[in-house]
Amino acid sequence: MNSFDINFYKLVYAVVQKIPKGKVTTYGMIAQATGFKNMARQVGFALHANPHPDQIPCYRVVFADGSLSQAFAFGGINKQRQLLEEDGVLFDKNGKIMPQFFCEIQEITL
DNA sequence: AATTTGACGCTTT
DNA sequence: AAAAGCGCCAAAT
Repeated sequence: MNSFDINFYKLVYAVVQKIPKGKVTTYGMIAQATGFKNMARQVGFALHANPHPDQIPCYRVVFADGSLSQAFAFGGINKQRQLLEEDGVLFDKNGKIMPQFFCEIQEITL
């Protein structure tokens, strides 16, 4: 538990909670919003370690190309897609989320 | 201390 | 247009 990531993890969770229903964002965008633009993978790690699946809509976080993460821990990508569709997010025939569902993320600090 | 791994993303084939 | 390659950086081994 170093000083690193208390901040980073908190920021990640805070950003994810800001994603409105019916929208999604990418790991890279979250990394950028937290001020660590090259930590997309770490964002994924933070979500995997997500202690509060109920509060944090981690299913709204997807790949930059609009596809879903292959290792979604909460019921698989199938479940993730279902949750997104319930939010009103639509997929194209290639299984990718259409661009209009990506939301803008503003930088945040503690 | 060194190497491998992983909920990623951009560039090059 | 699709796939492979390369870079990224903390965590785990």
